[in-house]
Amino acid sequence: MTTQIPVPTEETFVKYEKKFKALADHKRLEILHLIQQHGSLCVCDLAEHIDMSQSKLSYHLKQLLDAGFLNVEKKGTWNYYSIKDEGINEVLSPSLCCLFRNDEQCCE
Amino acid sequence: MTTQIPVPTEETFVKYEKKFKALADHKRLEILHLIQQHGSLCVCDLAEHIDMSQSKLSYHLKQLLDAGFLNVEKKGTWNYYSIKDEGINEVLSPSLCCLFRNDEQCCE
DNA sequence: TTTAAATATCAAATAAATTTGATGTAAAGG
DNA sequence: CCTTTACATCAAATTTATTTGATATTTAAA
Repeated sequence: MTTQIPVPTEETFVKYEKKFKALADHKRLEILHLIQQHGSLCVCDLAEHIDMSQSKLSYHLKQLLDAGFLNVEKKGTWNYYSIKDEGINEVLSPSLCCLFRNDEQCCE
Repeated sequence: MTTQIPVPTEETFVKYEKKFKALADHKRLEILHLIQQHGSLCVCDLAEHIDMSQSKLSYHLKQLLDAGFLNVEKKGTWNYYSIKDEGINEVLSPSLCCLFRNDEQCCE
């Protein structure tokens, strides 16, 4: 007998829809990867790496933040973004996590 | 020194953009889960489970198919869709895989 | 204080995805 | 053959997401 996880509700699917929407853009994936590579970046540093207007960058960062894939920390006038590992781990396969998270068990 | 995986190209990000787009819809996630629960379903069976017009269902199935998350098999006039485990495993975390794939190592 | 830098946010314009209803096609059965 | 069923696909309408350029806010520094 294979008793399974509880039947997921529509809420569950809606929750993941939002997360996948945030990931469903190659520029956002690139942003995520850049942040992962640098540990933490402010918008203006990011702008130097990715040729994208400031407001656009802010827009995309917000998508990723709201979906739970990023942390922000204010320092003076700068906003430093970093990867929220738990958020990434919850959703992505181990091999994809390697592209986007920065903890140890990654990419041996 | 932590030498990492090769730097991903834009192609890599574009590839995953497509996959995440396919997952970025709660109805499609539900479809995926229904197919997983039943092992395999044709469009008309699916229609009974999910209250969605036939053409809409076909549209969404195509998104999932093109992104590599489903298999189809024709039998007479029916098209049977089933989960493509490799496709799911490549992208999703083990816990999410449980919602959508049907192989053994799942949901212990 | 004034000024400049860093950033978020807003409204309008644009682009992309989805829905809808209709039509086309292939297989199966009479 | 004709009809029906199961489905894909298409064009138009609609909805949603993204881009753009401008403006507002906050902080730091002159």
